[in-house]
Amino acid sequence: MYDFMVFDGIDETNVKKLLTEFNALTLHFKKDTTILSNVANTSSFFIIQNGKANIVRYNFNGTKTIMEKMDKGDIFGAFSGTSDNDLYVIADSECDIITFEYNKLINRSSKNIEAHNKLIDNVLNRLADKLISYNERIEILTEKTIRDKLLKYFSYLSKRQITKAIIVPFTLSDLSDYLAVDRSAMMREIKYMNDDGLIQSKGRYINLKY
Amino acid sequence: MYDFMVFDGIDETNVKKLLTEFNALTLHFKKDTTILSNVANTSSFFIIQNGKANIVRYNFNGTKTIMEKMDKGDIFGAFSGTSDNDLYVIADSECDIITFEYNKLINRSSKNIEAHNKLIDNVLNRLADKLISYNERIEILTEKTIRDKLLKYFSYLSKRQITKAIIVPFTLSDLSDYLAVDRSAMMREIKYMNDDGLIQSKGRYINLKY
DNA sequence: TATATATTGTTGCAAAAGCAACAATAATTA
DNA sequence: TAATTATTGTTGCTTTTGCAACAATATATA
Repeated sequence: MYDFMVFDGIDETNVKKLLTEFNALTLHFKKDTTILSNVANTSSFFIIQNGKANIVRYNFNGTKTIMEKMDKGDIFGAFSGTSDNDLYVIADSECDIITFEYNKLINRSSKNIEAHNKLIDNVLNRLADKLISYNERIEILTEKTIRDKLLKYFSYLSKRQITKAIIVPFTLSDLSDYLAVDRSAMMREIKYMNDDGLIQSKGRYINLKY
Repeated sequence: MYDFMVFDGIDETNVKKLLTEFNALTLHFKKDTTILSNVANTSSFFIIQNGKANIVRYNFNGTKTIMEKMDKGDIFGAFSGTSDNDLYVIADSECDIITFEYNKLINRSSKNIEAHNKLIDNVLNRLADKLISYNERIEILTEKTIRDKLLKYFSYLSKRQITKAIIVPFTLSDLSDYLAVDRSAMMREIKYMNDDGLIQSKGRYINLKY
């Protein structure tokens, strides 16, 4: 039931006690519905209990950028936003979301001190993980050419999937979004990389030849 | 002495006790010297007590990218790195660095439970801040044109400095680095923006005309 | 299974950005 | 203060990328 990272090492009874103390709600969302608008101004903390969700930015010209793809166990809310742009969290599948006030987490007024401490440690670790993945994204985005962005992204994927026969975990359309480049230009570059013998690819299936 | 964010709300005696318990070291670095190489593989936690430092990536072609500029009170270490690239932390001025094993922070074996808890909460908040600024950078980097990147960056600066007469807090050369664009192309774009009446600028002094 | 929708693949052309090389200032340091 | 070094400013030329529009597959849905 609560078998994901933020609740690691806390038994179910204590998880329930904590959530009750925090006045936590569990909300259900259908695919493509808005879980949270104006991420920057929320004072709540959210945990994805089930399903997938994206943090999305809508640009003034009507296009959208996926800022982050999130899965079961991911957290978002009070700390993810900036005060400038409108960031939304949109369900990418049906999902269940646990939410409570961020303050409740920080203020150690709980009677389950042990469990509360453990929860905070877990959140700290999840935040550190998030930081690493943001850092990864920044490293990719600071590459100058589309080819270099692709190569760096592929190298991360390869490391994570522990193989040179990698599978892009989302559509190529979303990939161009993630790399912040034009899709057709990216497709062209992938073709050139095939021509140059750097990779051998068919759709999202990519073989690294180096 | 310890008047910065991670030690907020902890009195000096307790800070000292904690640091002793953690076997913390205070190290001194001269400008341009390496504070930490291979950021990804460290198990230590670092706090900048004085001075400035940059997280830097050296690209295979010899160029360098400043990943993050850090000041007094900033933290780095066990959570900042990725496992792919070589990230270094380089002193950008003389600086004093407090360091101890990240584990000591996480494992609540301390006798100063109150102080230790407070420290963890502070680290959590600093991490959340870092996350917001990473997010900000990602939002900037995902803009398509140099002009859009500049405008977004200026808008963040303007919000932070609470004025439309902003001052870029580092050299324009470093700015091009931060935006991951060619410096001369950026200078050209700044000129065009002046021509178009969007801004009125001289070097790092920029007046937003909108 | 037929139809609709989403995703992948392709191309010509225009615009943007990178590169290289150098001049002009500004800021350090001997 | 003179000399050195760093930063800002500029330009022609080339390459890369974006845009637009469309075809071909693949996937989802009635």
